[in-house]
Amino acid sequence: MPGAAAKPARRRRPRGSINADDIVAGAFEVARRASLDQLSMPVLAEHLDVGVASIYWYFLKKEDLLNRMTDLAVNRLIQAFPPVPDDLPWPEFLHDYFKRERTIFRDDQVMCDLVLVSTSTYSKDAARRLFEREESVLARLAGAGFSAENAFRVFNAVSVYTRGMVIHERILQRSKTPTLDTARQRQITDWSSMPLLERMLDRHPLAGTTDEDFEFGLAGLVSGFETLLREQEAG
Amino acid sequence: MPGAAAKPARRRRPRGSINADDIVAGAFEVARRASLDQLSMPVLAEHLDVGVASIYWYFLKKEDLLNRMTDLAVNRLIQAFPPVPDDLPWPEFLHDYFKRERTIFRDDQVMCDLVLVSTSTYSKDAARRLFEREESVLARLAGAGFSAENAFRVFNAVSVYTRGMVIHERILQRSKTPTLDTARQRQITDWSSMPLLERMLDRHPLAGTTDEDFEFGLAGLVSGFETLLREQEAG
DNA sequence: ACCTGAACACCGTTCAAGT
DNA sequence: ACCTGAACACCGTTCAAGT
Repeated sequence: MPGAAAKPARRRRPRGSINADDIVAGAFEVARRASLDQLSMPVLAEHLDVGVASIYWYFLKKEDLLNRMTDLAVNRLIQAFPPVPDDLPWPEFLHDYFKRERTIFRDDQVMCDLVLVSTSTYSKDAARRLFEREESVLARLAGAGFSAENAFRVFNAVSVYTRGMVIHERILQRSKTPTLDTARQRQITDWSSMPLLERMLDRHPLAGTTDEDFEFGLAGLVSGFETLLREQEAG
Repeated sequence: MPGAAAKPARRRRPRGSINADDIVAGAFEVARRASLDQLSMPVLAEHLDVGVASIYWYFLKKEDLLNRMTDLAVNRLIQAFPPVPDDLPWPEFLHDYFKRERTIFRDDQVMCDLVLVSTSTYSKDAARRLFEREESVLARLAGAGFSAENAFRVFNAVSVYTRGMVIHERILQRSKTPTLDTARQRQITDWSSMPLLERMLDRHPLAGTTDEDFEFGLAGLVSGFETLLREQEAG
């Protein structure tokens, strides 16, 4: 035997045996198993038991595949939100809404990477659905007395805060650095010149990413906007 | 001439003609010229006029190089802050502090990518300097009446918000997607079902990343924490 | 119309060698 | 002790060919 046994040599697939949806589904499986940046075309092809080039018949670029994935992720994100209730006072509503957003992203790291950290894009359709969702929240705020401009800015600020926390947490867990792990923190140096931080060493993660930490800032934001609304109504 | 002219064939460099600092400096040059993720070992080697393998004598992994770069970036970040003044009331101080942080990151995209979005790590030394800086802010807040725990959480929340805005802006500019560009936005669909958002279309970027947008949320946060402090003192 | 292996240009990293 | 080209395993993408 001259050519030593090497590859199982997959049999040629009949046409129509894969399609774009299968590829995207497989891509999510691979990404879930490891992480989004472990997703490569060769690995995906192997997972699907397909030649690499076949994928390129359906997606001209890897980026196109990622964009399609992002679209699906956005859909899942939107569907994960409950309908906007109108029995709750707006501060509580806003609080719940973004608390929810955080848990959604936290429970789906691939979604987080696609929508929040990667530079991939979503379709106009997905954008529209996101905007519709935002509009319903803005309507809620406008109904409570905020000007359109302020409603927009309130939504924006709380959104940036929430996503900032999600991203921060995600990046921390991606970098294996236990820099912020308590144990290591203790050995980093003497804390004698930093008495206030020293008292924080017994904390959870020192990074300030617990539920309480998140909700503290969220409550602060909402409270600040309550004040603003009062001033707006008074002025 | 059998071997067609191909490479200029760089002459061998004498030992000691490069060192770790030169490599890091060159890496920043390359990253500045394009962006951090354009920085590759071959490109860097070419820029330095050195064999690729030479870099690996000083940095065992590309990650080591990135970590070193991150360390320098953290130093620059800290030095860019003015000393903490004690003549300003804490709300204004906090406002200025994070307004400053935002501009620092915004003016240095490589620093932003290294410290905020990449998973690279910084040394214990850099971490210490960051903590010392944080401690001085905490001291300021504690002096104003916040408990240690609340001072920590206030700092944390405003930090997350600020960095969230910086990252958001950075990711928007990295993805060429003009999804949020006004012109495209207008053509996306009819806005008739979204009257509130429609009124925002004449905005700057629709993304809500202007200075005013940022400072609106910042002011909201600070205002919320003022309320909290009042309640803490009352209770 | 769809599927494919082989090739290309790139990347990070290693290694056996030069000086 | 430092510097190096060539090689390796990987990646994204293309292409000329199979059915």
